[in-house]
Amino acid sequence: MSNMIQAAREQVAQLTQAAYEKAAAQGLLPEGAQVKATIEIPKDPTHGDYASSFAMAGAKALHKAPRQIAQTIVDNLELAGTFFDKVEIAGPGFLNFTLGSKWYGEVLADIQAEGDTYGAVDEGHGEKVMVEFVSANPTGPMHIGNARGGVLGDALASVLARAGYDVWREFYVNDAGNQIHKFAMSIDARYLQIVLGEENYPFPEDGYHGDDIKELAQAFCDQHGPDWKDKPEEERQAAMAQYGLSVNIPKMKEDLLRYKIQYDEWFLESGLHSSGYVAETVGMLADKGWTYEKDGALWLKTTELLKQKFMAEGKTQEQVDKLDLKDDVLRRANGFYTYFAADIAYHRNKLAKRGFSKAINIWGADHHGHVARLQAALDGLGLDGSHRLVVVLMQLVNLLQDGQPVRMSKRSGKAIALRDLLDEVSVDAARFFFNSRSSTSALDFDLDLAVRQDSDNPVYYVQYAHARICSLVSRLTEEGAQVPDAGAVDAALFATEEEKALIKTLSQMPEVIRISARDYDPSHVNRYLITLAGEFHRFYNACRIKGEEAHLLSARLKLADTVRSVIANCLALIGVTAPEKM
RNA sequence: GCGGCUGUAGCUCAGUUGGAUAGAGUGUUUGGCUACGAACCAAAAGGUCGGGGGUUCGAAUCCCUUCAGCCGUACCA
Repeated sequence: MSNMIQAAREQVAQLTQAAYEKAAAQGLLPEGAQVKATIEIPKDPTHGDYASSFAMAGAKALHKAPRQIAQTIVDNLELAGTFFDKVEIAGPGFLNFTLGSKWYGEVLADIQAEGDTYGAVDEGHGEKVMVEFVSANPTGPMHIGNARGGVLGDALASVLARAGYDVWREFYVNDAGNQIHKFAMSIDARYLQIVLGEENYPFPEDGYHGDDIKELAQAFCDQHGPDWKDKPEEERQAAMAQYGLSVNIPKMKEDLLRYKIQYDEWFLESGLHSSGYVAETVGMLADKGWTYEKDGALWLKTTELLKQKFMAEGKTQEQVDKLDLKDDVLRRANGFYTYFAADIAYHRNKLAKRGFSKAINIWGADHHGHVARLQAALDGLGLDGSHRLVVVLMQLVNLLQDGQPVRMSKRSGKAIALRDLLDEVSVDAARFFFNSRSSTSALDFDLDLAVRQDSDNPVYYVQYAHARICSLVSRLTEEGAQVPDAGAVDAALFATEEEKALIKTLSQMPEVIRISARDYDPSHVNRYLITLAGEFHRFYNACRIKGEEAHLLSARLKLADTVRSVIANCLALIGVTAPEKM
């Protein structure tokens, strides 16, 4: 595990501190000052590779002008044997450090040594976390929003694993509750329409109107005949629900598999009810005094729990009082538990029973109102939901056709199904596209554009770089060259700006993983890939490899091959293939 | 009302710990293959970082305020 950016940064801090202490010992600067300098990577390459703000940050404590401090530091710096070749003073007093060949050589050596695990960082310390994503209702086909959530969750899980977490992928199957009842009722109505004639049985206004419901009813009828019409409604609808789920759930698995998403577990909501776990969980809340009965229903004191939570998070009493808070029903007057109650039980199962240190959920942004309430409820159970339940809110996908937004809803059956999408667009293109923006940004999905599948899609830009290198390496290998061991490369030969920029970009991958994991945002990987591919193409156009002097050819070939491995590595993280030919 | 997300180039979006002259793709204009893959590269042009205040050596970034868009505020899931 290595991070050459952090290593360089730490060395800048050490060198600067050592220089300060040396100067202070000579009486050139006051002793004992604690200077909190930032160390940054300047945007402008003429400002060096790393810049320390030591002189500005220490101006007050050291009672001297920043540039004067900077000069004293530089006079006392010892660069021999370090990553750096030179230091310059610039602007208001920045110390600009320029990397030398030792650093560049070590980047390539590290990447070679780490192989497929390059980019690994230890943010997670082996912590066991669950990423629950998609969890689409099994009452109908998955739509384009699930396509985004699928990639987001899957790529996030991969990124977290690389960042040192022990990751579990889960799909929560909502196979119970009111929605399933509506599902059953809808199939049932279509079934009766088939058997009795459409005009003789009205379709319920709040049923699911999609064609998939009609297909399920027809299939049920084909298999079981018309006689079910005479059975009691309750029994018939139970059979319809079971049949519908038995068709839909495998279909979802199949679609997701085609989309290259595999789960460690498909967790059934119904099990929480049948095992009594929901009732038990609600009972625990009652025992702790967080519930009360009103109008025949059992309520959770959400208002009180939320106020406690918000105060603990630093909000003032005044701010909290302003909020429009409401209590929630856990058990309806009809005796059935609400979805909210089941959700509390499910998350208690994750955090308490199965021992995940964090439950990370990918939710559509339209569910954001639910986040704080669920966290508060888990707080009420003593599970510290405010910290252990992390919800990544994904802004919804705006579907555009002919530049016009298309409204998506399951009821109207107008949603674009995931499988239809994949019939039009490659899995690579879809996965790359849906991971190209932060989850906090709404994503426009233009159908006409997606179908075009041309080189406008950045995935081709990245894949092209990979294919180009594969071709280059095999071509040169045929001519007798071979990719050298990193130890055999003379990094001092990397003299052009393009080569240096490319190696610096290669060194960023661990940082990209660290930030992606920290922000729960795997789209950083996409942007990194585009940057890396761009740096490679620039290098390729500026620097010849074939025909160069043997040592230089060897060094550049190693550089190109290293880029290939890092591109393949990152593409694998987001579930996109790295083709050798296109 | 209250809450969440968003607002940066014509369009789509980045911007890490507050850092130096604001970044990329796309589009527009112009160049580059009789040498390793032109699905590529180079150059130009394009900006009141939604507006206003504050914090400080320094703000797209932090705080306050305000405007606009999307979403949510169920004994639905």
